[in-house]
Amino acid sequence: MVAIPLQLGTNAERSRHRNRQAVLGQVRAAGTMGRAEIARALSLTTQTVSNIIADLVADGMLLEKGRLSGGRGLPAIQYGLNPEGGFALGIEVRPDAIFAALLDMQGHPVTTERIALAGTEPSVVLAEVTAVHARTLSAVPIAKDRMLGAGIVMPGPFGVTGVSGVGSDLHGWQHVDPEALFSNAVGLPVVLSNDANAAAMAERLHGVAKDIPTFAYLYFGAGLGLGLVHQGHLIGGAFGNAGEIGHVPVPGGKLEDILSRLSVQRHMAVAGKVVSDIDGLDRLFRERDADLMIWLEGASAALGHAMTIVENMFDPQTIVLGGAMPDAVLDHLVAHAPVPRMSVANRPNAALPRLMRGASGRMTATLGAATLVLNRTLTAPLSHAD
Amino acid sequence: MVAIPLQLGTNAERSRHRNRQAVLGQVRAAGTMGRAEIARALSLTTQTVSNIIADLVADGMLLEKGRLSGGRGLPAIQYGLNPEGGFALGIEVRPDAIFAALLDMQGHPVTTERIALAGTEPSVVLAEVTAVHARTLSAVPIAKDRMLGAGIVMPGPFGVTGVSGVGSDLHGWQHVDPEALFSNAVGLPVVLSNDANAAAMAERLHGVAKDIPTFAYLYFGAGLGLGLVHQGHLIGGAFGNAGEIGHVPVPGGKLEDILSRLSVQRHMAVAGKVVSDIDGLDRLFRERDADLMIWLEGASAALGHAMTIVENMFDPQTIVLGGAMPDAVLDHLVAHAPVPRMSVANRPNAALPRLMRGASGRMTATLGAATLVLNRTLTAPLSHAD
DNA sequence: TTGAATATTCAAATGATTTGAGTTAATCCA
DNA sequence: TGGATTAACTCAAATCATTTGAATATTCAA
Repeated sequence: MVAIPLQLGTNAERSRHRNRQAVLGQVRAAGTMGRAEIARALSLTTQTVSNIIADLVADGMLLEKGRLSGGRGLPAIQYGLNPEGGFALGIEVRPDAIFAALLDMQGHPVTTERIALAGTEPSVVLAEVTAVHARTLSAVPIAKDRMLGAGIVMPGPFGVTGVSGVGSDLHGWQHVDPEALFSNAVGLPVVLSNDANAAAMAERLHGVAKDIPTFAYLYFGAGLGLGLVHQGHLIGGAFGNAGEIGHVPVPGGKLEDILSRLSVQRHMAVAGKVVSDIDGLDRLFRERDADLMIWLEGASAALGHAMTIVENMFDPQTIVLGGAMPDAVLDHLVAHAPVPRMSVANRPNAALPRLMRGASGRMTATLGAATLVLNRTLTAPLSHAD
Repeated sequence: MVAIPLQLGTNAERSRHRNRQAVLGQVRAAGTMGRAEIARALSLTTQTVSNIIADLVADGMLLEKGRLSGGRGLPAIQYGLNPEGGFALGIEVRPDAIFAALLDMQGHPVTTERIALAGTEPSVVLAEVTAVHARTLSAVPIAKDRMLGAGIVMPGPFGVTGVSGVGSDLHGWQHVDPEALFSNAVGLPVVLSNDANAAAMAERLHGVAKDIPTFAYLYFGAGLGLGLVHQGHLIGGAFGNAGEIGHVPVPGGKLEDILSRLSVQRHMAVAGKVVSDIDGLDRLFRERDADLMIWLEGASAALGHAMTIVENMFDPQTIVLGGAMPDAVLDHLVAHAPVPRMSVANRPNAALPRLMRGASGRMTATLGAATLVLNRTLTAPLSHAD
């Protein structure tokens, strides 16, 4: 049995590939940059960066953005990502519908779509995914030859586990290889992930965590998910199922029985109130509905408990709260969660708040799915070259 | 504000450095290997590996180990790590004593030592560390010019946090920079870590986790620590304090109030029995002491609870249990912890047991400290080159 | 004994970065 | 206003490490 090496060897060609990605990643992070500035940041010579930028401009990945004067010498020519330099398809599969979005290389959505599902079996889902892919490409012809890949988000956990069949997972998907099926359906490289990880990476590339390399993302999907980003890399676990925090027991039951969309729906249903969507919840919150406020009290306490666990186990710079909840509700939770005292994150001189609100709304994970593809293009991989 | 790039650029020199480390890492993992075999594993040409191996042999890092016949063609010349090719000092600072060990490059201890401490203030500790360093080098003169660095283990958490002063942390160390102090004291590059992380990495390089890239290590120190290894890399968190699982609440209190060495000592003390060291605990366990068995019952339940949290949050291939406990007690815990059903790790076709016993004994973390240095030498770093 | 398979080495070619000299264009300062 | 200074950028040659291709050595198998 030969162990797969964690670190392959490298050569001139692979170095160039890596440096290209490093340049792109640097430009993305800064918006626009000049050659010499990039060279300093990456510990390369300006000449090398010059060569690479010439390549990237020729490939349509970078655009010249004028000169930046202000300093002493020759004003640097600024370069920025060409939004049309590449596109990524994001697909989120839910029990009742598929959400799809096409993102340009700067992370801006070009098209978004919702397709109702008749069933969740692979055949039905794959047919709709193929169709939405075709529709998207005919609507945005420029993307056709510049597709970087597709990010797919499905409710986890993946494979057969002890929590399968318990919550919201899809029927008919436990014994197939979703990555291969989707890759075959759209004819693109595919990144598969759960909703929380995708949303976390979106937050990292284009959201509140843009300058936060190590953070945890608590995501309201159907249940409650946790995305872990450590030094810019997603922590997916050995089998891609890391972050299933919803199944962790807290005082009062499983965390996602207390803190999730399903939980608030159940709670309100007991009071005879139907909460079908985010807008409905937002309305109830604006009215300070008494039953909702009771739920929020319990949810805040559970959130504090979750913070204790996440902070002590993962020691992030901050925890971001986001997903399919109204902004106002997320803000309320951020403000009212009891900040745990007994935690390594309880620092007197912390630079960031312990808890922050991230992106919210229905499309968060869908956009995140496409972001995973962008991330792969813009940053060098952890170990294996593509 | 310029963000530090996650990925620096590379060039020929850095490529060589990386390939050298990759070759060393590969040889370490396999014991002995031939040039062509290494080349295949690393996706390099045999010629490149040949050049690098010539370098490494000249530098005394690799040794020729004879030819391996058996296959078809020319028997490959085997190479293995030269144990005397490099040495790493491991230092563990505890409230009452310092433990020190010198490891050769293969991870075998050359010398070990225990020094009682009069106090834990930096000045006292540093003086003893300087002394033990000098003693070690005069006892093993061959190591003098081949020191790769020193690994230091101290009770976490580092810096000022909400759990400072609660448990077993050292007084006088909260507002200094231990890494700089130690590096200055021994004149070597220093890796600083907590006990659980160090022990986890020792397990990864030379223990039961040799072929397990993603695992969690529950470590019995003074409290209870958690080392997280993800795809071969330690997950240290943003401030190096990840894995403080002892402070996580479980039914009945904080986890380390139920599952730790201090906890069993307290429990036995209530029954009027003094447990001062591992041997004493081992004796009680062999006698199936009634009070100890009661503690073990509660500890097993808490361990099951910890497994639920760790498995669902981190999704490791396995959880390793080790540290300052008798083998027999660890085995008992491994056998009796209730395996959580509600967990993503509850797989019908799992290749590894959910819970395994790792290295035990007093020196585990000390050896682990030195291992961190070896690991840095033998594997390419995550992002920044040295 | 001969041919196939495998490991290794040698010398030349290749690919990418670096080095060093030179050009351009802005600010600074007398 | 104008020369000195600073900084970005480019060109051509040098450098470094890997790759390529040919040649050699050793073993197994027919």
